[in-house]
Amino acid sequence: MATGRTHRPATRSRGIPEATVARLPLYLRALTALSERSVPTVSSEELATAAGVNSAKLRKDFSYLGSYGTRGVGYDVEYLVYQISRELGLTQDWPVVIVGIGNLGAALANYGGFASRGFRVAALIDADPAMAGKPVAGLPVRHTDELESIITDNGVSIGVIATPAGAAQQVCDRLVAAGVTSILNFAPTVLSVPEGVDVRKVDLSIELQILAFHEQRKAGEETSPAQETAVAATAQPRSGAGVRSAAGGRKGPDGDVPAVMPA
Amino acid sequence: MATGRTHRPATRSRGIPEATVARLPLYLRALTALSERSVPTVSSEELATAAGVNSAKLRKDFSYLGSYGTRGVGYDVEYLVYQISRELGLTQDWPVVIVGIGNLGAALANYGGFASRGFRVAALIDADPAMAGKPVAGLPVRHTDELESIITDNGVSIGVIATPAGAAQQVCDRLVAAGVTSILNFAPTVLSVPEGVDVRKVDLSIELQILAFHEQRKAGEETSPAQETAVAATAQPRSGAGVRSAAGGRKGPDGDVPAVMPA
DNA sequence: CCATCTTTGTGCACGCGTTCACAAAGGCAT
DNA sequence: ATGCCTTTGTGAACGCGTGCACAAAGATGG
Repeated sequence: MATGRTHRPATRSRGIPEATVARLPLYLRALTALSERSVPTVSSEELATAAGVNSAKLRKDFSYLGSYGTRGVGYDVEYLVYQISRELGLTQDWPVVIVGIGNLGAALANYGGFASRGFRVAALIDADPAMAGKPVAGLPVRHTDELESIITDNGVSIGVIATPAGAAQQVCDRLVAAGVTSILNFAPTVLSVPEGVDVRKVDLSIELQILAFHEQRKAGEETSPAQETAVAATAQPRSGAGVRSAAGGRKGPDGDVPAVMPA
Repeated sequence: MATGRTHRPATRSRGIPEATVARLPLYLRALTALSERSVPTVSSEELATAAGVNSAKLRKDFSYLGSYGTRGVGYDVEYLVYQISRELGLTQDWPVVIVGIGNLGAALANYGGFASRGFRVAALIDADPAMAGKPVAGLPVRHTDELESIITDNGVSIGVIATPAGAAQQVCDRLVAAGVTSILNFAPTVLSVPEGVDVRKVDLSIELQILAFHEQRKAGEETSPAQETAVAATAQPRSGAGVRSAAGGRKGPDGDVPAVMPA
């Protein structure tokens, strides 16, 4: 999911539902692909399939933007690309900074999807002095001391946090104080920000845990209707192997001792 | 967001709403932190704050798991950690494979949050023969040819796709054919999978675009209330013809020129 | 110009998720 | 025991999001 703005003001941005906004990038990508193949028009049905959604939902989504289709024909691809881009604010230039140039930060810096949609990496920032000056993705890493000046000089309003969890809140505070009003947070922490600042969170570990939940359910269902404990003790064709390492001893490096049930 | 299972079967897993499942990892993290500080009990109010949610929501979420609290006191931290871990299936061992060891794949391999919660990286797989054998995060990269045998030998049921978009569907098909039933997809593509396979998507570019949308709104609001409509006022300017590249405005140091609104 | 066919745009109903608000339940002091 | 105080657990109301199904709109062919 990686969901969640903080403090949802129930604003329902000018009438465009949040759920619709979240899908617009999806449509845009599908449309861009069509555009590159010089497809002139597309029906809601086709586009919906390409974007992985239901056609009724797509039409309703578009209806919030206006009546951009032609009945009996479909939607003009180029026109729609422009309208959605404009609605998402991608017709303007968005300088972003990435703070925390570890493995993830470097990956983000190299990620092509950023530049391709109006986002420009204005600077890479890291707290490690040894990193300073080293080129990553063609940009020299700047030291944290310069954070504030970089933000103001470049008019940055979007920041990406890819630091360890411990440093995230502090970095966040500095970003916000310097004028950043939108933050994409990869650190596994809840950030607290003042009113008016948007935070979106991407948490890899959470996504995996959600998958694990469903995976466990699938495994449990196959064998017995419901018995919870003693999960997939038997059967279990391929996947879970032996499963059942229950609440054993230590875990990996990062360690996280499984609690034993108390009283 | 990074949302979306495919094909929502409206299953409502044994009565636990999807939305609740998505929050359980959040609670678990907050609880683990409390546990490490040896806090014995916690109230719904405190825990909710730590997890960044509303206390009523938290209580309702927990009510789906059972009555694990004590009125007048709160919840036993250790006990709750155990219950949630069990519910999420984290008391068992989940071997995962990561396919596509580029910048992102390497970052994922090094990410501590995986190992810490019952997930074990069973193998790193890449299509580039030059990568084969090279150690990343302490594991030798294996070649794609070995994909099927790795899956079956290790009983892997969860796969992470971090390949370029072009290769994603093909990799996905092979994973599924080999027995993987849960996929975490970082490639910017819509994956099609057979019934019974869960896909979760994490798309960095989409998250940024959503932020940009809200950012644009904030900037627009400050200056003028609402005018919008002007654009396609008159009939459909067939394709890109009438499309004026309105936005043109550069951004100042801090500022943000609102898209020009022509008549 | 009319008939037919395609596809959009949307009114409506339904279900999920969120929040409020309160009764029930347990601890604790007296 | 008894009464007070705290906090849970949940019934109920509400709002958002989704999907159905159809009328309106436009294209197309005769």
